[in-house]
Amino acid sequence: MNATIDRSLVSALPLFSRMSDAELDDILSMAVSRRYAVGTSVFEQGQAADQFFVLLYGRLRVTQVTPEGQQIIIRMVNPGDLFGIAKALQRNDYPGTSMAVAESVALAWPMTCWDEILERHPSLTINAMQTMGGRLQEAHTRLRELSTEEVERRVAHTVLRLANQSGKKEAGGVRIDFPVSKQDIAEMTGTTLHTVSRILTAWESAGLVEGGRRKLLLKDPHRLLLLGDGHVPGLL
Amino acid sequence: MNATIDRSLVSALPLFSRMSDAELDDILSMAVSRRYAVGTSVFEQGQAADQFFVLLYGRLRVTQVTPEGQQIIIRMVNPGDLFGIAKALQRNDYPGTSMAVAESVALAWPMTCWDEILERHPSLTINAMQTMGGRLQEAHTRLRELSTEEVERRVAHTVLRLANQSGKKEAGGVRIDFPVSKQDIAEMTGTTLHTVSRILTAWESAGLVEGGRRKLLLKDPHRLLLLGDGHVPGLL
DNA sequence: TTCGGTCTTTGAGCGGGCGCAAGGTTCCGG
DNA sequence: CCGGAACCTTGCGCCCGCTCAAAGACCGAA
Repeated sequence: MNATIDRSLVSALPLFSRMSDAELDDILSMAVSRRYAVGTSVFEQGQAADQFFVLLYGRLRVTQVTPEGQQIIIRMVNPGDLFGIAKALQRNDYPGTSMAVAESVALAWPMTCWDEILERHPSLTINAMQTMGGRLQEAHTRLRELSTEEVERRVAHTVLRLANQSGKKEAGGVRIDFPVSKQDIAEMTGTTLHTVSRILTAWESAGLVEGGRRKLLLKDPHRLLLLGDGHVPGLL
Repeated sequence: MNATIDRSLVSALPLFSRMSDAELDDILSMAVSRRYAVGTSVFEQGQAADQFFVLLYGRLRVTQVTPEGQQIIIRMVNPGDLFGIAKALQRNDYPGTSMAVAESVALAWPMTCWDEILERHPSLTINAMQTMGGRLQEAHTRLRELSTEEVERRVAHTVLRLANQSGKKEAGGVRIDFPVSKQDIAEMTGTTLHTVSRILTAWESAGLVEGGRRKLLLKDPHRLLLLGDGHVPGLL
C-alpha cells in the first residue's frame, strides 16, 4: 500500500498529460491508493478536507444535502477525474459527500501537498484549471436547463449527459454502465422520482429507452436528442 | 491608450496579490484599457474569444441565450473580477454575452497571452484558479437553490447575493448600486418578471425592501435572510 | 411639454408537476 | 425458501407559478 504507485496507472490520463516520468514519480510518491466498496463514502459533506483524489476505476456520486434535508446530485465522478479539491474552492471542508456507486479505486494525496504540487508542476496546474473550467461549463449548462426547460426535456438532457460521460455502446443502444435509480435521476434534474418514473414509462412505450431496477438503456439517443433538442454535445 | 497601465490601478486586487512590481509590469505591458458605455457589450455569445479581461470600474451582466431565445443571467461581473477567460473553459468562443450595466472600464489582453502569462506567473495562475473555484461554488449553490427551493426563497437568495457582491450601505438599508430590473432578477432566479414583481410588492408592504424603476434597497436584510433561511454568507 | 419606449403592476385563469398514498416488483441475507 | 428492504409504478387532487392581458408609471429625447 505504501509502495510508490506505478506510473502506468495514470500516465494516460489527460490530467497528467505533458509530464515527464520524473515529474510523475515525484507526484505519485506522495500518493496512496485506496479501494472503496459500493455504498461507502470517500469523504462526507462538512468533514475537514485533508485529502484530494484522482479516481482510477469505478464511479462516484457527489451529493449535497440542504439544511432542510433535501439531497441533490452535484455530479458523477468518472475514472481519470480529479475530485475533492476543496483547496481550489478556497474551502477547508468538503462541500459535498462522494460515495461509490460502483467498486472504485482512487489515489489520495494529503491536502497539504496541494500547493506544493501546483508550484512544482505548472502543467498539472493548467490541467487542473481545465478540469475546473469544464465543470464550470457543465454547471452553467445545468443552470440554464433548470431555469428554462420543462421537466421532460431536463430529464432527457440529464440522461444524455450521463450517456456521454459513462455510456457504453451495446447491442440495441447505449447503456449507462453503473446503477442509476429514478431517485438519482430526479436529484440530478430537480424533480421527484415519481415524475421521472412517469416520463421513463412513457419513453419506454415509445421505444426510446429500456429501464429496469437501477438500469437504463438508451435505445434511441437520437430521438431523445430531438426531445431535449437544445444540443448536448457528442454521441452524434 | 497604448501607454503601459499604471500598477497602482491593479496592485490592490486579490487577483494580483503576491506579485512583485516587475511581474505586474510584465503583465500590464501586454494589456490595454477600454471604456464601455452603459448598454454596450464587451463581447458577445458565440464570438471568437480573442481577448480576456479584468474589470477595473463599473458593472457587467453576463447572459446566455438559449436556442429558443430565452435569456438567463449567468453572473454579474464586479470590479476586480477576471472575465472572458474562454481559454480556461477550453473554448474558442465566448459562451455568453457581457454587457455594461454601468459605465465601465476594463483591461484587455489578447487571448494569445493567456498561456504565456500563466506560465510566467504561477501565483497568478493560482489566483485565477481560486477565482474559478469561487465561481464553481456559486454555480453549485444556485443549482441547489433552483432544484430545491420555491420561487420566493430563490428571489431572496438572489437579492441577498447581489447585496453581498454589489451592495452599498446607505441610510435605511443596503442599496444594490447598479440598475437592476425585475426582469433581471427573474433571469437570475429562473422565474418570470411578473412573479418577481408580485413578490417584491409583498416585501415592500412588509417593509422589507424598497423598490423602484430598476432600483432596489434592502431595508431589512436580516429578515430576508430568515425568509431565504438557508444561509447566504456575509452581511451578518 | 409631449410623445414613445421601457419598466412595472395587477388581475384572471389554467395546467404542469408535486404530495400523498397504496400496491407491485426485484433483490438479498438468513 | 422465506421475509424484509429497497426500488418502482400509478392514480388522484391540489396549488404554485406561469401565460395572457391590460393598464399605469416613469424616463429621456425632441
